[in-house]
Amino acid sequence: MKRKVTLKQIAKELDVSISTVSKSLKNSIEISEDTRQKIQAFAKLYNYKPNNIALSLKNRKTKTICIIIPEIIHHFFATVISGVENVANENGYNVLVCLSDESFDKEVINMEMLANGSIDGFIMSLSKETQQKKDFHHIVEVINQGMPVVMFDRVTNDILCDKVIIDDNLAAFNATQFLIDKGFRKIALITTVDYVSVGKLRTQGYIKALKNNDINVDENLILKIEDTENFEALIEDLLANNDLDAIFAVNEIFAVTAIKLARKLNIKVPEELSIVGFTDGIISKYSTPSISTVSQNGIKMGGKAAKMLIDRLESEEEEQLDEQYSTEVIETELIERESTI
Amino acid sequence: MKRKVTLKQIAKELDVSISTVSKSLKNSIEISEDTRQKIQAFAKLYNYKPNNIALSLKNRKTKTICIIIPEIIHHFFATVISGVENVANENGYNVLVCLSDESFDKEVINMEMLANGSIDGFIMSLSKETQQKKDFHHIVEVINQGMPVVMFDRVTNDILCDKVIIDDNLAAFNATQFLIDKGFRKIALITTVDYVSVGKLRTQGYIKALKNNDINVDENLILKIEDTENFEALIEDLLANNDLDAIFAVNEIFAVTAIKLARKLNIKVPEELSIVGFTDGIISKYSTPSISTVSQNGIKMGGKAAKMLIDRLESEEEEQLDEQYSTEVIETELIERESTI
DNA sequence: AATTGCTTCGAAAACGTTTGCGTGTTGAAA
DNA sequence: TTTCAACACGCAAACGTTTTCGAAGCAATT
Repeated sequence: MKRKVTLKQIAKELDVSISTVSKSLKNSIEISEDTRQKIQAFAKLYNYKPNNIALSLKNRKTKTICIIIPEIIHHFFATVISGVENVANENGYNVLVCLSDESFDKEVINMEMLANGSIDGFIMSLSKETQQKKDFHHIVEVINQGMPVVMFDRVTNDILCDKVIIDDNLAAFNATQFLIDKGFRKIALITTVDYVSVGKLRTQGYIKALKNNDINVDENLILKIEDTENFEALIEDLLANNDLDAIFAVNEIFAVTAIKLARKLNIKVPEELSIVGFTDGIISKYSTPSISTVSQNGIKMGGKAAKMLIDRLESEEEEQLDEQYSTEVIETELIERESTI
Repeated sequence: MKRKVTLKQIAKELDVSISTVSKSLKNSIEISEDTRQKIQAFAKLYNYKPNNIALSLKNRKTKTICIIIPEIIHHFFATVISGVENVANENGYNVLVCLSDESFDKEVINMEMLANGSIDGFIMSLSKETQQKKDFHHIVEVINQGMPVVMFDRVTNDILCDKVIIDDNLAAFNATQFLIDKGFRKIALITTVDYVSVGKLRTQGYIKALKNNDINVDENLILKIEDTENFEALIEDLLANNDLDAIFAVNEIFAVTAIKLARKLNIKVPEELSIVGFTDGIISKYSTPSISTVSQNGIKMGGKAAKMLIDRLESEEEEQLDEQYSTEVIETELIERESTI
């Protein structure tokens, strides 16, 4: 149970000063070859590693970034973390993960807890509640303190910062157009309530595609789901009461549930009903039939977000007048699988 | 872009000493009511928050724990993180997430990087490669430095530390017995290679159940999969060449793949073939048919692991002779769904 | 008037680093 | 013998806290 050895201990043991030890370990030419070697050998023997906390204090940077996400269980967010982790590690940064559980309060608490020097910057996707309240004071405060923030996926125009998103509108438009091109006219949409930014955008894309093709937008075919727990009955109604050609769902869960209920109602997928989902998660891949879906490439998003954050962190050192924020758009892709004919 | 305010700045501004400010903010009776109020008001105005890094340095503890997992994409590990995060936050701890990507080297690097005071303790599940190599020196070193480690799920007997596991053997036994009780005799096992600890244990449980019921253990019915990417052909062969009653798969992916291939071969699940999986993830839930499975309760595991780690961290302060390590077993549960008759 | 005790505050050390600068020692050049 | 580099090393400050201890000021007691 030997505690970690410090510079001071080495110095004492070898009867030199702390600075000599420090300089020796940094191979400073100020120190004679002899003592340098002696000290380095001793340090290696005792497996000396500089204390990171002390370094953080001295350098006023922690080499740690924090990612705040609403839910880790969602495959998409897990892939984003993975992407962040990759490029963070490549650049010598550690990643702190915080979960907001879709709660505004937890988001605020997390940010306030960490904005006191614990980390160098944030990567975040807004919680549902935050999007609903439109209260972003905690984020503004952090930014005003000079700590960079990069938002991804669920972002807001009310905050000026770097962002990385997909073109939800366009992706939804393309997915819907894809269905229209197959000759379908009666295309339902299963989406979220409007305050979820991405849900709203995807709804807009869907409507735009219909209008573009002179298809009447039937409000009865648009199902906006609020309660993410109990929505099966709603989808079942949608399926039972309309003779649909196809469905576009804004996430995997909605898509797979639609498939399940279609089977229950004896509607054959894809022969009688085509379905396109959103997010290329594990569900879409392993569902039967597997689901055609819009791939978001979470790894790329996470990687990009981390890169933007780190770039800003490292550039800040020289010139910090550079207040030009940018928004990166990650391209999406429609992956065709078995759920579309 | 006002940088964070420090004690020193407040002291200067109010023309008192740093200690006075510090004491005032801690409501020390040493300081007169007057100055206390004045200082507190000023601090509140400037939104003073003590710098966490400085505190960490002083207290020699960071209030941060690190969880190292092989893969975040696996739903099970994501739930474990969620569990860890919950109880860590409740106790004022932050959670650093590191991914080993099933690589020994990344595991070592991660641990070495963080063992220098950056964190207070580790929660980890071994990477595949580490289990194969049986090289645990990095973990031993960390423990010897006095930093507590809690292992979960993929553990090893070669290391003395707190652990939280499920009884893989028993869970597999029960799952197999469940199938036997339904009258099935020809039960196949789809498992991993033996060096994956949990795979091995589950295989043992399967065999034990068969023997217990005087069923001949047919090696042809035991499929040990090494390459986790391309294994479909193996399962297809297994299905095609044997007239199986049931399958027990040691994870979700194997189970859902078996279902897909059964459908391809026109074998009806569950009418002609029952399937039980392992891990109550999102796949089992949303597959069609949904999959009967052994639930591991990752949230509980994570929570328990975090609790054990924190308990040890906080007890260490008083008496540290308490070197009694324990192993907690989280109970599993067989969830019946549509894939079993 | 001297001692005591209380209140209120500040100095300084400590946590573990890094680094600019000062200083002592050596050897050689003048 | 004096002077001056060059070399090798140590001091001390700094990062931002907390906390122990000592001290100053003042009132009350002897």
